[in-house]
Amino acid sequence: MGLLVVKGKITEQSIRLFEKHGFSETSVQDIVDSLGVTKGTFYYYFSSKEELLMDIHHKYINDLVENQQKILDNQEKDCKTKLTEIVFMLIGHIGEQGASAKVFFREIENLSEDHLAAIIPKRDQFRLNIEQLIREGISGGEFKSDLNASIVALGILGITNWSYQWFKPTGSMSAHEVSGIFVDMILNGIALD
Amino acid sequence: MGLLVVKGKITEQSIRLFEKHGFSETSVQDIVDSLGVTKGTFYYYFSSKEELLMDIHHKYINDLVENQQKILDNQEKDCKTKLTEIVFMLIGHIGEQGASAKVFFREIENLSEDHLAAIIPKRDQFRLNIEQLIREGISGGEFKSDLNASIVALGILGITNWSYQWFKPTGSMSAHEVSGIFVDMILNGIALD
Amino acid sequence: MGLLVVKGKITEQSIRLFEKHGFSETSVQDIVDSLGVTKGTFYYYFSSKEELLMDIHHKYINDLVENQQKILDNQEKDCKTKLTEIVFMLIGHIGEQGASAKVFFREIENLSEDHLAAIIPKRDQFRLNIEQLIREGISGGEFKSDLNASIVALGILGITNWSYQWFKPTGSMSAHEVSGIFVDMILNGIALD
Amino acid sequence: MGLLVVKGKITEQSIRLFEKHGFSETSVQDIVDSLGVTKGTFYYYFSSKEELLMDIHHKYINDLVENQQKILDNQEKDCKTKLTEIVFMLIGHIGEQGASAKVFFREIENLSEDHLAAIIPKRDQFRLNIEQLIREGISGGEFKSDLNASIVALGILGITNWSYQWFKPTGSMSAHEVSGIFVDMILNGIALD
DNA sequence: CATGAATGAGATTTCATTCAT
DNA sequence: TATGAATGAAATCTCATTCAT
Repeated sequence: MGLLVVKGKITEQSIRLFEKHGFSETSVQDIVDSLGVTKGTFYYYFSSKEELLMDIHHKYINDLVENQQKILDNQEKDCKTKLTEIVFMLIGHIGEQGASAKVFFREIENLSEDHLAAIIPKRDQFRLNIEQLIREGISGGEFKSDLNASIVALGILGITNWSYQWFKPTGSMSAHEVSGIFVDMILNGIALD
Repeated sequence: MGLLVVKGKITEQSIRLFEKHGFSETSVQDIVDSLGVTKGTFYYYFSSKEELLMDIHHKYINDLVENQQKILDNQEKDCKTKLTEIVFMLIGHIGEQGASAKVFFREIENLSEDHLAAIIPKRDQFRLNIEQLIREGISGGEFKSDLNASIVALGILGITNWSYQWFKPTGSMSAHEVSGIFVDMILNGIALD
Repeated sequence: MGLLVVKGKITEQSIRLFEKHGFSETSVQDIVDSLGVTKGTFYYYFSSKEELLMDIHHKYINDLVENQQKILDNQEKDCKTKLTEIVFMLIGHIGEQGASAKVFFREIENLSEDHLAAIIPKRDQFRLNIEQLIREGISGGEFKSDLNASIVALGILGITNWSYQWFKPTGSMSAHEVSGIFVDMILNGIALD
Repeated sequence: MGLLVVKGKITEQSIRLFEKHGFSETSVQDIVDSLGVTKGTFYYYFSSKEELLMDIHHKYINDLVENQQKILDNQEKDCKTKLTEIVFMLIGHIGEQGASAKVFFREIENLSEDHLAAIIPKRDQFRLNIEQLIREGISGGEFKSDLNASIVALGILGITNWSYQWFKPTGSMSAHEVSGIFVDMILNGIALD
């Protein structure tokens, strides 16, 4: 019986409820009721509902940044490969952690100023890492030389992040297949010639 | 003085407030206070806060669908051009109606079941029209023959729709410039050769 | 086009609505909506919602008292006959004016102090007239000599007035039949011997 | 200190206030103010104001049905005696629980459909038990053979239930005296011979 | 006569949070 | 650790009434 079993369960369940009904529409009462515990328990582990949301955000973005870093740190792969892996990682992550993803992308505005200030730099870092990867690809002759790296990075993030709105790993396509299509689109475009 | 001046003002102001603080975090009190009217007035024009949200959604999606249809109806343009125009229309729309766009993309979950049922088919129609355009482009030899039209359409929507998260027409790039970059990316990809 | 056509329609409709949903649960809006007029019209004819209720009460009790008086004034009939006629009049009245009756008996507490003060004496008069009739019947040897006229009168009113809770003239028994049973019960009781 | 002291106090006080001013005219604020607690407390114990009303109804009718059953179950008593006891029980109950009685008889329309569906069968049962008692009395030769048991039962209920409108145990007559008069009236009638 | 826009007070209900036990 | 009772502030919504036109 680990010490933090209960805290973990609260977090888990909250993610599910926040995804389904939204952060504001889910009450602390809803959370504790669905777990068969009481509000006292909730406030023993979390000082506020918003702190719980922050926890969820932290876990999500930290995981993402860490995975991205692992990909980027690999010296032997070229930029195209790294970009491919990042896209796959993102789609896969959204697929596996669909609920967390939805909460992460949708409920960020419910964080307090202070907590936002801790999350935003990590989000920015993630985006800037992609920008940087594109710049490296340009320098290395893998990507076209006249790209606007910032906007292209935002486009790539759009393609991948938007998938939280529709992608279900239980559907007819796997994360791998979807990623493949997206990477092909990003690298080669859809036009003939 | 126009008949629905007040109703219009409430809608306008609500969009601004919903964008800034979110639908659930904006109270009817907040709305009427910022306009110097009373709650009674609000409920004279709207039967519920949710109905107001629905109004906003309806206006937005109807506008989008109408603009898209105008583009698609033009017999003289090829698919690439139409796709280009749609991307530009979307980014421009998000730029001009940034607040509405944010509300539209972020607050859809706050609609009631019934109202959702009226909005979702229109959203779907918009997406399916893009899918169809891609299929036509494939048939006509403008687009690659092995594309997965559904996923590609979702990718394009991701690129454009995600821009509500960051695009400001007052920034250093115009909607036209951003659209140009995105269209180039979609059509030709970013890889060299 | 009588002057008071609209006022009459409002009263009529209100009775129906008050019966169905109760006075407090029926809004002025409900009333005017169901008639296709506006609130302004309502307040042109009635200074308040409570005044309308008072009107209904007045009409009902005045009607009752008047009918009762006609019966009592007849010099040729004995007390048993008069009592019989009063019971029949009450049941019949409740049958015909079921909605008014329900409103009259149920919503009296929603009258203002002032209006109550005008209605209560009439109600009392109606009851005291029955008491008096019983006393006359006792003196005249028609009724038992040891009756408590006040309580007996209340018993008779209970039997008749309670019928607003269940009596429907469209049911299997007519007001005449029900009155017959009640009068027999009041006069002769239900015990054998 | 008992667990449900506060809930009990809320119920008690509500009955008093509902009796005095009516259910719709008594606000939750009125209730909690008169007890020195807060609205939060009210909604901790009751999920809605209507639920509280239902509680009151349930308690009242259950009590009545139970008392009636005790009387009916006694094998040694004849029908006249049982009827006498039921009338006395009703008048006495209305006397002691005057406020509850008023609420019970007057505010039933404020119950929700669902709650009504739970109360009405019990009310019906109470009435049908009286009908049945009359039928038994007829079979056993205690009551006249040509009675309409249904209507007579409604008459008896009218006599007794109507007393909630006027009977006060603090008045000049006790419940016992009033019941005596009513039973005599029901059994033997008021006519001489 | 009648309208429709507006008000303002108050209704019910929700809910994050606290705290003594 | 955990409970359950209680709070208080605020949320959505209702509605009788007014009044300029």
